[in-house]
Amino acid sequence: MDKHLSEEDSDNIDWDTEDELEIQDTTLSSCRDLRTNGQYAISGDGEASSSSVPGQSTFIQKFLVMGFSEESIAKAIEQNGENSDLVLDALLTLKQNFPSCPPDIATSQAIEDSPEEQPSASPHLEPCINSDDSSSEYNENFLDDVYEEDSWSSDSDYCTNSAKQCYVKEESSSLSEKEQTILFLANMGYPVEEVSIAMERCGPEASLAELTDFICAAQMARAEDPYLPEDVKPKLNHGSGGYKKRKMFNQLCKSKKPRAIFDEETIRLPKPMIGFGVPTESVPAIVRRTIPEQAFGPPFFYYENVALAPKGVWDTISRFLYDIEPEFVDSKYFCATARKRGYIHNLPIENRFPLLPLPPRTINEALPLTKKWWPSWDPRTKLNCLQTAIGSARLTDRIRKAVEAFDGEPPMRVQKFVLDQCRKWNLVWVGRNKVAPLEPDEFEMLLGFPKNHTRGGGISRTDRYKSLGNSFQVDTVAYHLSVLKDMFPNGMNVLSLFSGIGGAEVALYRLGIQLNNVVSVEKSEVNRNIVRSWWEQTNQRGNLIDFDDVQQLNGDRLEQLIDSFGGFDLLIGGSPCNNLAGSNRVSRDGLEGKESSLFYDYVRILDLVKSIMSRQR
DNA sequence: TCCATTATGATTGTCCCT
DNA sequence: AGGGACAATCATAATGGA
Repeated sequence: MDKHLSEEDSDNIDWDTEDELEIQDTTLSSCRDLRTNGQYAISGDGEASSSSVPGQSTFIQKFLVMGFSEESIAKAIEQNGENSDLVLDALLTLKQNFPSCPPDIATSQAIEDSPEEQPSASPHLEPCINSDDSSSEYNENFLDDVYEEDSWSSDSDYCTNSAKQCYVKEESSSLSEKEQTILFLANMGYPVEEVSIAMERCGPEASLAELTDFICAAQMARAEDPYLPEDVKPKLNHGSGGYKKRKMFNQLCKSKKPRAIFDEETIRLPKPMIGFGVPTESVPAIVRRTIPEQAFGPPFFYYENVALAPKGVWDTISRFLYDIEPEFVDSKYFCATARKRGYIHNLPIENRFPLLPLPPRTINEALPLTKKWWPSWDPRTKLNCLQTAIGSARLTDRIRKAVEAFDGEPPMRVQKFVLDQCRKWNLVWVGRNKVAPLEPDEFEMLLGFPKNHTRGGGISRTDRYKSLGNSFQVDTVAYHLSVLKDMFPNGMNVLSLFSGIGGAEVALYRLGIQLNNVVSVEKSEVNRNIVRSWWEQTNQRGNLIDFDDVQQLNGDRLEQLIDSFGGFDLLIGGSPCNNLAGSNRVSRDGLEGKESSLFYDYVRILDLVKSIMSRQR
């Protein structure tokens, strides 16, 4: 692993790696060890991969992350083999035992809580500080401090002795009936506070149906209350509305096949997709939002992924990130190319400002040479999303031949074929009857990167497209981050996960925010080289520390980093979209897919950073 | 081995009509 | 409500040549 470290800091941080390598041979014999292996172990296969936990560990890891005990997992695997669905069903059937619900309902609910829907009422699993043996002494002291106030961890089924070593997640069986009911309803999306109120008002014997009716009625009453401020009212017209929840529940209790019902539960995309506002459109209304107290910084955090993910994915992401409403923005409101993305962050949204100069916002302005050849029957003014692959020469040849066959305008049928392909592959007109895919430097320009940002230094043309296609649109992200400029006049310490080609760093730099310490995690070596090269070329005075694997950022390492420069001001990153993106024909497996499940590492690291920093304050 | 090239749909959502 | 047309989509894997 190559670690770049500036001279100043190299003495302050303990960069030993032996402790990580030792973990490999630990047996899966105890809760602590299992979790260490499954969730946090450094991969030992030598690849620069962020998800290269070998075979069984990966399989077990999925379920550990969900909070199941290792005994249950082992049992379920024994009975069902390594079949995710079967094992999950078995685990959930074992685990769930809701008192007010018939057994078949409880099971249905349980089965329904497939990974995609799984996160429970409190998805914020207490962070498990990596506790490989070489550092357990430190961790025990550390965690006692951090989780002093945590009353739940002491009697957890998962953690029997010194305990708070593991993710602490309560088994239903050890909860009171009341708590189980709350958990169940919270699982369905009802706010915990409202459930509590409903239980008080309806009495201890109330059925779930009564409770949901009460909550629903209360929500509708508040929604219609003209004296309540808008941001306090429940959004009944959204997917998360009480009415739909109640309907869902009632159907669930009757239905044999509840899956379809739960699949209806999705966050809806705004139209137009301008999030909480963009500089170029008139602001829809006064946007105000409330962020849960838990979500407040420090640090600020900013998470990004594709907006058009499979159903339920954003619900899950949001639940793991404090139920903050995602801000969905299409970058076509910032530049000449579309890029529909969701952002979950705890940044203020007032007084944002855009990067200057404002980038060209039409194809015409961005690519002036295409104007001469642009046929009148091609109405496009914006490009579609820049992806990781480009159209083939064969295709552009077919298009040339198709258009060439006619003197004036081709017939509608040909026009449609050509336009469909041009939209699909983002082709532009570069000559008479000639279309072509965009060049890498045009990708850079459209995405807000400096020219040649990804050029040279050993990167292939194919990889340039790939890295750029996976990147932020800088102007969009910078607009959201702009509120930080006044807050950090002396610069920031940034933890950048899945950095790619450094979209976050470039955005902050272009905002004129000084980068004091940047810890960057990126598995691709060429991408790390690009960021380091940019760092040096822009004469940064701060420190750039990079890692190749998120698994390396365990509690120890984060503690060291935070100690060495006093904490992070911003945690930013977009986790891999491979298994979420619509372009993926092969493995669009959702959030639990091979790459996209690294989202849970974002959550893990965010929780760790928050814990360590709250302890130090 | 690296790199360039190429072909490979399905899942969503929206809109419009009945 | 419901069906059908329409449109968009941070990709993967196989192949062949250098």
